[in-house]
Amino acid sequence: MSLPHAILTALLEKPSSGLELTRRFDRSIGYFWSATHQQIYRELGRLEGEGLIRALPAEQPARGQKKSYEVLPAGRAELARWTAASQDPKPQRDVLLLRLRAAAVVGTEGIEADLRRHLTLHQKQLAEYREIEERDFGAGKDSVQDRLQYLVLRAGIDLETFWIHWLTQALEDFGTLPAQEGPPGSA
Amino acid sequence: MSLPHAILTALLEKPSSGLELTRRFDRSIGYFWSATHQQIYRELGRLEGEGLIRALPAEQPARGQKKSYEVLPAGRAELARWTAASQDPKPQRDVLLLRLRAAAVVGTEGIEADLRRHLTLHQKQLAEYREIEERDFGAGKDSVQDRLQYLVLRAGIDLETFWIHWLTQALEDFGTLPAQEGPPGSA
DNA sequence: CAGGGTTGTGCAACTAGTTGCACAACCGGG
DNA sequence: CCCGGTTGTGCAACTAGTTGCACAACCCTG
Repeated sequence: MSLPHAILTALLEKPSSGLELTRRFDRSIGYFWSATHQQIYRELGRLEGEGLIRALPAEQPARGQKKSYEVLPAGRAELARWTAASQDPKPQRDVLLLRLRAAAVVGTEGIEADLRRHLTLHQKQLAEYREIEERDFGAGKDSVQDRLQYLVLRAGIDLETFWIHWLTQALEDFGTLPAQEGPPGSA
Repeated sequence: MSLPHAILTALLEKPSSGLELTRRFDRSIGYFWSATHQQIYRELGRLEGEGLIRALPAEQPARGQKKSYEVLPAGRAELARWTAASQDPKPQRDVLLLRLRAAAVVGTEGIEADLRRHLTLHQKQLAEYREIEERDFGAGKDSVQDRLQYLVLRAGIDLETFWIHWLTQALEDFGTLPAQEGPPGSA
């Protein structure tokens, strides 16, 4: 139940239309909570129905017209409540680790190339974060908001760094593996 | 589409009944691919229907009887195919980071306690991993299988270490935050 | 041997996320 | 002026995961 709160946060940062939200979910917020435009429109409808946000009065609310939303007091209150509420961390789900575990049983055939591909993807992501860091978090950005957002960015940077590290390690390890396709008996 | 493959992997490691699988998903495999027993039973049914696994012949297959499954050649082939196939990393989803971002807008009221709670949870998890490391990966465990599984465990250890690090940092940071509940205008 | 806990299997309903598509409005060039 | 691309909004159907519950069989204890 986090998408509505992600949207509330985004709208509080800046009232937006569905498409603008979609774009922002492709950067910033989307880095740790992704969503498609279909999800976003649906959720905007719900949130409006619940009275947490409202459409900014536009001229003709015709189809194909931009429609911007802003957060109502009830929406802000709900977000504050949710933010403060204690929540258990969700159990991790990582396909790559799962695949590696599977590879231990059915053989490592083919997986190495994908590890390499993931490595470059993570490097690209890290570079993107670094760019944001330099652009948005230079000197003088030490308001509470800035510091909290920077904390989040640091998490992203450190996570990518971890993956790069781990993947590099893994690939090195693969280099020293005897060539084999898993235990005897494989089809 | 990863749960069936997680199950295939687990069954290849050792043929099991639904409940045994459930238990193993609470440790080992479940650390990076969790599943409830309901999910597992449903998936076992599907996999059997698709001819990827089969129930081991038991005495009376009555209700309330244990029913063990083993992987058929087609299942192993499917797992090998899936393992080798290139897959994009799924966009991250992390509620805690989202909440922090929200806190930047609606105030940090209440979130600190939960950060602390998460910190101890991650410490506990790390300790568990360390235990497994000592127990299962002492000297002499250097078959290909062992090394791959150790690689996966290392990822877990390093991830937990990252979170502990980051949370500690965040809490320190919070200590130096001026007491305020977000920007003016909050309800 | 009745009652309560544990083991073991499973269905049904719900929620969240994904995929595929539709369609209006606008804007530019041939 | 019409044709194709882009912008913008949205529905419908599907897939995966979660939650709640049912119920049989076993096992132990009073």
